[in-house]
Amino acid sequence: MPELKLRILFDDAMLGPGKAELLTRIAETGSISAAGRAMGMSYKRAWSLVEELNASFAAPLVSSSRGGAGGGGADLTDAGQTVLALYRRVVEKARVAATAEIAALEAMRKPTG
Amino acid sequence: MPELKLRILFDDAMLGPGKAELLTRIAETGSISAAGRAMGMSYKRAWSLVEELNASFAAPLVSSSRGGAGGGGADLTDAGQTVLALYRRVVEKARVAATAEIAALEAMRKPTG
DNA sequence: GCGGGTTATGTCCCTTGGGAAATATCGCTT
DNA sequence: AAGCGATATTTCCCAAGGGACATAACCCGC
Repeated sequence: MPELKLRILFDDAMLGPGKAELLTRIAETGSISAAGRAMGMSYKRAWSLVEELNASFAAPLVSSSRGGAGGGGADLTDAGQTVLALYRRVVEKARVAATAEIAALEAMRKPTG
Repeated sequence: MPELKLRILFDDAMLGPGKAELLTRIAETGSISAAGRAMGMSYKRAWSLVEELNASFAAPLVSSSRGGAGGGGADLTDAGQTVLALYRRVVEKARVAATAEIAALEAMRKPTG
């Protein structure tokens, strides 16, 4: 079954599968670096994506702290949880709505890829 | 209003906005090079995308001919027209299904981007 | 047969996005 | 006070993708 990747283009920023998964991993791990590692991306890239996200929305989606117990950490703000939930709902609704067409496209593909 | 970009990932190929627009332009202009020019891309890139498309599906989506009146040309096969129509329907259905969530996300964005 | 315009294909080069690594900073913990 | 672990930030470097360019093949009209 083909996968559906979905990207929302705002005026000057965008939200897609990469940032959504990063938010998910941050929520899971409580750390930007751990989230990046889990996705096989460098800390620099993970951090720059977080920076973009925080700059794009009225309220930051990720809050992070240096020092302290464990050296620091990061987690999703309420806004971050809301955005992630909304994005997931967009993907799911799109997937359901387009099931028939996607199946039709899959049926037209070359059998042995 | 944010734009929704949608990409379908098959096992080894993918179909997204770029290839869809290219197919549209080929249908309009009857030429791969003219379609590429209209999109601001080099002929080489346009041609390579067409090659990928033709290789991905059981039947070629674009038929092309060299020489002849006007030097040659290209147009969509029946399969090409079908694939393009299906893709457009996917995008439209997804857009409609996710309208509410997209509006909610837009409302959370930073005002002055 | 020659020229024109397009498809088809290869080569070279340059930009750029991202990785790797080094460094600074911070605040608990001990 | 020293150490630790994570965030924050910079610099350097490189491989891959795409553009520009060149060339060949092709076929109709003149």
